Amino acid sequence: MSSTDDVAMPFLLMSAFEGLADAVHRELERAGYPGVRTTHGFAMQAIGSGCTSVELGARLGISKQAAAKTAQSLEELGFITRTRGPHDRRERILQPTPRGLEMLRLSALAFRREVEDWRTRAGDEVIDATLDALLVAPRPTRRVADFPVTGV
Amino acid sequence: MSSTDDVAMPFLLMSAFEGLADAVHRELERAGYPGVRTTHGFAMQAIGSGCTSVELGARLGISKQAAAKTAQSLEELGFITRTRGPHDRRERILQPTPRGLEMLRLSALAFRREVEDWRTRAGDEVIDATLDALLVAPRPTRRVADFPVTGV
DNA sequence: ATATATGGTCAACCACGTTGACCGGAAGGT
DNA sequence: ACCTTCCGGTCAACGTGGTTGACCATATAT
Repeated sequence: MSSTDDVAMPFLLMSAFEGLADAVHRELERAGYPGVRTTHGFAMQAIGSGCTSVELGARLGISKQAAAKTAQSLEELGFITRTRGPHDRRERILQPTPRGLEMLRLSALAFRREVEDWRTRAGDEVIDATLDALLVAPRPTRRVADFPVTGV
Repeated sequence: MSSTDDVAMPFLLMSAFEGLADAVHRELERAGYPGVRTTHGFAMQAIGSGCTSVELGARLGISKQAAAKTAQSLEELGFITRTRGPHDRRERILQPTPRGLEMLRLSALAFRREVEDWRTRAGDEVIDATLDALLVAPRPTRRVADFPVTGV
């Protein structure tokens, strides 16, 4: 049994997430990718090989308007292109650029390195148990995230 | 070893946190405490038995202005009082009301119940290992949280 | 007594989300 | 072909939780 009160769990989860995200954003900044926010990473993951704003909103569990705003910011960062759909001229297909894919690759590298450090502190069995636990953790109502969190 | 890619860790942490928070907010809503946001819970925890806005900002790792806004919203919810300091007439002491303390108590109950359910799904050893892991997780730069996460 | 440090507030701004209204292209029914 | 309905996208206004800068008023140190 652990000495930590269960009621501290949410705070610890939050803190660990922010700690990982901060480390990755520092690394991206250093590697020539400044101004990347948490939202951008999630959205790029959700876009995958390409989709529309409406689909992006559905995948992230947010409104299509919010998804469109995020897409616009991704475009300004040079991470995606927005091209007219060939069959349906209403839609704009969001597709990752090489720079966008590279950002994702660097993020994944940084995340893995950070978790690797964490493993040396906590032990492999403990981190593996953590991953197992998180898979059956309570799910939020919004943010369905029905997209694969890929290895990139 | 776990079958989950380490790169999914941040997403899983985030999702677990939101899942717990959602459950607690639903419970609070049901118990007659509507409109409680994540910020309010963190701030109430940070206030503890009482402190000033500046101190609250320091504890949460945010600016004093942001802390003052949160305090104002807590006052409107009836969770704290803001009284002039007896020795220093500049300061306003933020102190939890009985309703504020009751909200914290209900939150703690709901969090414990939710983690208890989680324990039955994942197993005690796995959750204990998770708590151990989270204690040595990467720390965010901001949000120092040098206040005790109390059992209430 | 004056200078400096500190608690609090106001105002403007940013990031990220919401809802409501609307335009225009696609699709279906008659 | 035409009209209606559906749906992708955009615009505008707003809410929340942060930021920084300027400022006032009170404490405090010299």
